[in-house]
Amino acid sequence: MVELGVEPEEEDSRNEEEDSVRAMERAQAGVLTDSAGYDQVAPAGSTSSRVIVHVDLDCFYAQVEMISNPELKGKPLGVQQKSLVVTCNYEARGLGVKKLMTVRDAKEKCPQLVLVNGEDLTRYREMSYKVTELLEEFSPVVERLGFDENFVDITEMVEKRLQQLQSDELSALTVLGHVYNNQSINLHDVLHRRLLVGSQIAAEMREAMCNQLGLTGCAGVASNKLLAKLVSGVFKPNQQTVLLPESSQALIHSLKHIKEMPGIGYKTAKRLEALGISSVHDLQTFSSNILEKELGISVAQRIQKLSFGEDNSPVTASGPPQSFSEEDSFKKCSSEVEAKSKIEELLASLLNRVCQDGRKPHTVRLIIRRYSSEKYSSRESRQCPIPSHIIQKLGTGTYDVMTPMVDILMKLFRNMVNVKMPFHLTLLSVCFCNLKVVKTAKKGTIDYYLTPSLSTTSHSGKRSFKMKDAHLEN
DNA sequence: TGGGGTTAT
DNA sequence: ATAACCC
Repeated sequence: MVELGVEPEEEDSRNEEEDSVRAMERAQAGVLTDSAGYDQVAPAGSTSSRVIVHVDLDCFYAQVEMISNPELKGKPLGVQQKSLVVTCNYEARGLGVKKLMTVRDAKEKCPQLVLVNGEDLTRYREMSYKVTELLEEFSPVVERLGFDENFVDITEMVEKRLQQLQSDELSALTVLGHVYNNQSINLHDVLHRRLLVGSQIAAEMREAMCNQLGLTGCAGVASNKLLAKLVSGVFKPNQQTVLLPESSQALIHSLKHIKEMPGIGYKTAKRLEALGISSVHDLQTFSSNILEKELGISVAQRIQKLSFGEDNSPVTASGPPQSFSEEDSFKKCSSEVEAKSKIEELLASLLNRVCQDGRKPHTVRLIIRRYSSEKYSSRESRQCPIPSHIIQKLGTGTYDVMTPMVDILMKLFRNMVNVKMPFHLTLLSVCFCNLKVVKTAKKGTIDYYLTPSLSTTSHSGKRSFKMKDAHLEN
């Protein structure tokens, strides 16, 4: 957030409240007052305060499973991938099951636990995009974070609603859901007003998700992504919370450890700990210079701002995915033929997905994980361009592309793995990326009449996605 | 310890 | 191509 130099109140002020509201409104609009008293308009988007909502679905995979099979409702349910219960519903949580618990531990804690296999993400992915599309109807700038979280920048929507309000409606403005820290609302404060309207929009979003998709979730409303995300989790299943600016310090100091700060991951947390930094306060007060030397200027400045609750990163529209991948993990793969058959399986699923999407990948990548007795084993990958004659065939029948694609992938495989030597892999993954929109032949042009699928037969049943900002390349 | 994703270097 | 981050 920005420190805004709000003018001091004048002694004479016959209307203190009105003056302070005016000052805040001006600050809001990005109007700053310099030392000589002249107004300066801040560069667009650089300092103006925003209203961001973070939407976080409750135990998403479990919800999708209960929609698929309503008999599961009311029972303790876990979603299993290999030997892990990756998520579970609230009945199961009440009985001691936690996310990412091993199946062994979960069954021990809760013998009645019902498990469904969640290794195929297809239905989760589809439902996930339905949520994002629903939120895009409210405001087009929606950023996905995983399958079950979305950020929406609703600043403009809030502004429009506030401008429509009459003065009697303004004084009747109310919050929906919780207010973090039970902070009292000041209707004269324009920032409060905006966030209250934000809480109403968040409630409408959750209502629409429930009515149209049958899903419940939490929402957090705040002035940036970091704070919106942190506050969305304060009241947990199926509730929402708004953060007013005066409570932002209380919110970030409620974190017991810096690892809980989104943006500070495992590695950075370890390095910070080595510097004696473990709390948010430690990070706030640590020497910026030393931090920059240890972590690099970019990470250091970013995370130290985060520690103050400051996050100027914009909500960026995710749009259609940048990549499609399928992976499979296993105890052991030690022969080339075994690897080939696993790769074929991954590829077959991917080709279906790519076909649905309509765009064409121009790059393919193979990823492996080698067995290593201890430590965390990182992944290795090889990628190459997809030959143009294969790209052309990608939309139609998958049979012609399967064989040449497998050949390419096996070359990448042998480039990484010396198959003449013993090997032991624990994961294989295939990724299609560098997706490009297929050039659309415009009606009336030469291309249009030279494109068989357009000038003669009906259009194929590809799912359409928004073409507004799509580059037309080939 | 899964099966995905993203961005930065 | 890898490493970090997110879920």
